Order: sequence, then C-alpha cells, then structure tokens
Amino acid sequence: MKKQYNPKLVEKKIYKFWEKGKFFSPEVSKSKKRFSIVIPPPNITGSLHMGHALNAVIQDILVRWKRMQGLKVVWVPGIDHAGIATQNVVERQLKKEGKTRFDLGKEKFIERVWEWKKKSGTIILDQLKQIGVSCDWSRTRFTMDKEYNKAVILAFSHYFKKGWIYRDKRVVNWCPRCKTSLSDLEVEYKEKKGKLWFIRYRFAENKKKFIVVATTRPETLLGDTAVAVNPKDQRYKNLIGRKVILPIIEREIPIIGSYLVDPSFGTGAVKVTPAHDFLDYQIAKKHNLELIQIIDEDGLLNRNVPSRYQGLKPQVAREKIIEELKNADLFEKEKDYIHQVPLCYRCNSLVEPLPSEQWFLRMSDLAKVALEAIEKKKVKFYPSRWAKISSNWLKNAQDWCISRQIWWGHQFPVWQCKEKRKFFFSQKKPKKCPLCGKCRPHQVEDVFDTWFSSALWPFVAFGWPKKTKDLEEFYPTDVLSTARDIIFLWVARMIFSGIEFMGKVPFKKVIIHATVLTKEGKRMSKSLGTGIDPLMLIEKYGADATRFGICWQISALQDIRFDETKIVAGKKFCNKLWNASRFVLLSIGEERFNLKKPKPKTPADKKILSELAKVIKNTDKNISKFEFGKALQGIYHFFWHKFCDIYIEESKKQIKNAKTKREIKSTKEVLIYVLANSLKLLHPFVPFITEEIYQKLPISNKKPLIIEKWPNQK
RNA sequence: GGGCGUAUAGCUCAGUUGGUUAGAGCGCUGCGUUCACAUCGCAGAGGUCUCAGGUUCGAAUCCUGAUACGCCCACCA
Repeated sequence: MKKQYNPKLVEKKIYKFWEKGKFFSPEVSKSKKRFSIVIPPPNITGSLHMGHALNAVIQDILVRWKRMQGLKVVWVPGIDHAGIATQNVVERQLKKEGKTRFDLGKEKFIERVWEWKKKSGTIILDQLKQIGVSCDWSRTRFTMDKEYNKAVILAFSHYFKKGWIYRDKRVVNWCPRCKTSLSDLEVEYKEKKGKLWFIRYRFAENKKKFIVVATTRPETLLGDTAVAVNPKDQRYKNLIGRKVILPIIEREIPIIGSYLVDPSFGTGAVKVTPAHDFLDYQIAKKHNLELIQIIDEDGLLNRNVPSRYQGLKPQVAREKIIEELKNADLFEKEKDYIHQVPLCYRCNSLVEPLPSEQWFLRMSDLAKVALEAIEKKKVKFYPSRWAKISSNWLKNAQDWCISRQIWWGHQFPVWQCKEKRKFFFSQKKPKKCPLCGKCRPHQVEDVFDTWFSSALWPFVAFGWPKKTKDLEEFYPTDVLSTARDIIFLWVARMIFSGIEFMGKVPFKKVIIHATVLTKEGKRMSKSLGTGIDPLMLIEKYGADATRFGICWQISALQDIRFDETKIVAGKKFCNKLWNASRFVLLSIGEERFNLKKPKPKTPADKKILSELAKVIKNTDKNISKFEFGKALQGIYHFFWHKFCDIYIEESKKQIKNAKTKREIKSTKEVLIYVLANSLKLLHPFVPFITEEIYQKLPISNKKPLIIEKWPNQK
C-alpha cells in the first residue's frame, strides 16, 4: 500500500467491481424483509448540482446500510422527460440555427428532441455513478418510454371514467414564450418595482364627475367590463348599480359590489378585467359579466382593441394609454409601487393570465385521501413540520390544469368528433368515430403536464399497470427523499395517485432534505455564478471525500451553508483511514483472522471494544432518525481519536512489551476486529475507500464489503 | 396579509426531557519529523450563547416581546 490514498486509482475500479458483481440488485439477498426506494428522477436536461449530490448521498447511505443489514434492497433509478424544460432546450438549439419549432413542424421537432435525449439525456445518471450511488441500473426507467405511456393513458382513463376530468374555458396562467398554459404551481412570483396608476372613470349620467380606480396594469382597461367596490365601503356604497364610461373605449360599464374588493387598497375601487386577472374573473363569474379577451396567446393585444393598439406588447400599449388618458384629463396620478410579477418557472417570461380552454383534474376527492394519509401519519414527514405545510396546501388545492400546449410529452388520449364537436376518450386511434359514425376524429393536440406522469412514478417504476413481481414485492416504498420545492408539485400528487391506483400510500416516510446554500447563505445558482459543481469536488478531492464533506454538514432541520473545508476534512480523513489500515496490515503480518469478537486482555482492549459497541449503537440510532451528519461525526470521532490516537498507540506498547506470542496475537485480533468493523460502519458514507481497504484485509470467509454483514447483525 | 425557519468560538455547525467547567470540524498559536499517517502528533488560545423582560434553587435550553437574515403561501387590483 502506498503512503497516500489516491481516490483516482480506486473509485472507477471499485464501481466496476460492484456493477460486475451485480451487488446493486435485490437478488443478492434472500431475506424476506425488503427495503425499497425510488430515486426522484432527475430531468434529462439536468446536470448534477449540490442538491442532487446531497440527495444521492442521503439515499445511498440508507440503501447501503439496509443492504448490509441483509435486507432485500432495491433502489430504482430513472429520468424524467421534463416536458417544458426539455422542449425549451431544443428550441434554444434550433434558435441558433435560425429556426423555431413551428418551422420544423411537430413530428420533426419531436424527432429532434428524441435525438437530443439519446445524446445528452443520460449524462446525469453517469454523474450520479461518480458519487457512488448503488442504484439497480438494470431497472432504470424513463418517464416517456412506451410502457410509461400506457400507464399515463390508463391513469387518465381512470380519472375520466370517474368523471373527474373536465374541459373548461377559464382564465389560466399562460406563458407567451412557451405558448402553453401553466398550473398555479408552475408560476413564480418575483418582486418588481412598478407603478400604481390612478385613473378616472366618468359617470355616464354626469360626465363632470368620476370615480378613481387604481391599477398596476392600465392597458388592460381596454378589456374592462365593470368597476367593483366593496358593498360595505361607505364612500361607494350608493354608487353600486350606476354606470361609468370606460375611458378610450367609451363604453358604458356598471359599478358593482363585491366583497372580494379590499377597501383599503388604492382608492377602494377596482377596474374589472375578467379575461386577464384571476380575481376579476371570479368577480365576473358571480356577476355574469362579459369576458373580453384583449391579449392573445403570443402575449400581444388582439383585435378586440382599437386598431391603433392592435399587435402591441402590453407594456408598449401602457405608455400610449397613459398618454391618451392624460390628454383626456382622465389621469389622476401615479405612485411608486412594488408588486409581484408572475414568471414562467421554466423560461422566466412574464406570464399572462388569459382565458383558454384547458383540461382539468378535479382535486376534491384526491386531495381528501392524501390529506387523510398525512393526518393519520400513513405518510410521515421528516422534519415533521412539512406535514402541516402539505396538509394546508391540500386543503386549498385548486383543480389541476393538466393540459399543456407544448409538443414534448404524453399526448392526451382524447379525440374530437368533427361532426358533433364532442370529445371522447380512446386508447388507440379510432378507425371510425364512435359518436357520429362518419367522421375521422382528430386527436387533441395537448400533452400532459409533466407532473401528471411524475405523480405515478412510485408504482410505474415497478412496472404498473402490469402486475409485475417487482410491484408485488416492492410497493409501497419505504422512504422518499427529496427537496422541499417540489412537495406540492410532486410529493402530494404521488400520495394521492398511489392511494388511488394502488390502494396504498407510495412511501411511508418522506425526507425533506436541506437546501444547499452558499457559505454566505445565498441560493446556489448557475446563472448567478454562485453554484458549486459537485463533479469538480469529486475531481479535486475524490468521491468519498465529497460524500464525507456533504454528509458531515447534514442536519435534519437546518439548511446547509456549504463549506468546502469539510470536503478537505473528508480527504484528510480518508488518508487517515488509509494509513491506519496500513499500520494494522503491517503489524499483523501474514496471519489470517476471523471476525469473531476477541476477548479483551488489557484495559485498553476493553475500553476500545466497549467504545466500538457504543459507536455501533449510536450509528444505527442516528441513521434511523435520518441524522446522517451526527452518525458520521460519531464514527469519525471514534475512529480518529479513540482508535487511532489512543488504541493504536497503546497497541504498539502492548506488542512491544508482550511476553508471549498469544499476547501479541490477542492485540492483533483487537486491531483487525476494530478496523474491520469501523470499515463497515463507514461504508455507507465513504463506500469506495472502505471497499478497497476491506478487500486487502486477511480475513477468512470475507465477502465484498458492500454486501458484508453490518456490525452486530447475526 | 398569513405561515415557517434560523441567530452559540474568526468561519461552518452540534448542544438530547432546564442541572457541574457550553462541544466538534476548519482556521489560529507554540512545540514535535528515522518508529502507519506533516493530508500527522501533543499542548493551547478563543464564547456577555442576538437583545429586553419573565418562570425557576438553577436557563444556550421553557414563556413573552423586540431586532436581523432566509424561505413558503395568498385574489391588494
């Protein structure tokens, strides 16, 4: 053995050894007890970031720990087709060639995406291998493969038959760049400095008098159909029912009363633009107001506005409108105002609320079963505070807009009769229209929200809808580990999908892991240049050191302010481990040992053996509580300061001063026993180096460490 | 507007149901290299536990309030 540990010489070799031995497969165990877990499938557009690395380490520790305990362990990997994200990547590529997806047409475009996927879609899986995750790669799934498509269609038809799917025209979040609807969860709000504009609406019967409304979007007045005030508002109460003249358009619109209006905001009077605002839409529905759409799907003003405004961007029209208002003496004042602007979570464009026909999944019953599962603790959250947060979301969950107008995704298995204009479900392309018997119906162009297919992951990963052995054996899974930003988007939806289709919750425990921040407490982000690339760390320090450094910083409750010096500490620890092992190997010479617990002969023997027993217990306790940082720190302290600093030094004396060969042997037995067990304890955390060393130990009846018996297992 | 999290050594964090002298890693200071490892060993310095009240024989820990930072949700146009 060399004096210094070099991860580069070891890690690739060891990983190949594990793969070749098929040790990641559940078949290595004959146990009836099983432990199953599915990876949160990373997007095919993704490349490994610290969040992935942290989550990979957490899951891998659990999986390796359970595997060594002898359980039948499966960890299913996969990748997600990531509809909008992937489509955007390919669109950007096309843009460089001066083309749009519409130039290519749908079919060619989708071909192009598949090509891209083939080339770049599995990069992230190779990156995960580099950190040493022990997924069963033979079970890898892709959320767009043929079998997965069948599952999506079946799930849809199930909901369809239950009557929970409906089509409705309503105001939805629309991304004019992606040209698709978005669910509420796919919109992000960002603070932006803007203005609040105060505009006069003259009364129809007395044009000298007016009511002042405040708005952040004056341009939408072109689509106003009312002015609303709170009926409790003394200032305006008596005005309800009267008519005002809509500026510029010169149309009469009513003043209506609505309790949704906040009297303390602005002037207490609101212009109502039902087609382009969620609150206004709600008010309009109650009062049967007309919906005038003035912004089209490209995000431009359409034909329903005066010709001089047609085709303009709303922001451009805004300037002109204000000017026009000023000229007409209808402009009262403006005020600085910070408001939240809605942005597309995939491309960051300004989201326009606009009326559109979309497919919705009714949430009432589904949310109820998920809520019950959480409240009855059939699914337990770690840390527990996330349970409450999930419940609160489920209690208020709106119906889910599941249709998207992009091309990359699972297409709706819904067809439309050309005669009767009605929709019907069909798994395959119908030869004849079942509704009119004459026409050749055409398939709805929409595809599913990516999260619709992701929601099915914990059982489709095992083969559903086929009744596979895996599904039988491994569903429900034991643990799901994920980031907090997809609790609503994904976790909650998996819970109700699992109950709906499998009759059981998809996982018993959910770990919501920390967010990895920069040392300054800022968000890690590629675009801001604040991200740290885990692959760079692996390159620089080795995978074990990287895992060590990440794991050291895991605490259940707190976010991580990432500290690279912990990775350095990991590297030093690996070297310590290496050299301590070198010492033990050198001092025990050629003899072979079994791993029976030795009988302590000296106080030092006794002490180290009892310390070992303690640290084993402590490690088990901490891992089962998902306190990975504490678990590792405990072993670290034991190994470095109790074993190396004290016992190894003591053992030198014991060997030197020994009077009989038996006494020497006894010390050697303790040395190798403690070392071997330390390697076992450390293996889930730093798998490569521990495996490498373990293979060098002269122990009889030894297995590869990855499937070796966990300390104190029978 | 509602909710949540955090505040402990120069930095990143532990601190179990309140109980002697508040811990770790890194960094820092001093000493030490033939004897597993200088990616090391030994010794050491360093803390008004954010602030203000309260409960208690006793508070980093429990309660109330304040301040700061961060996050989430929401229909203030």
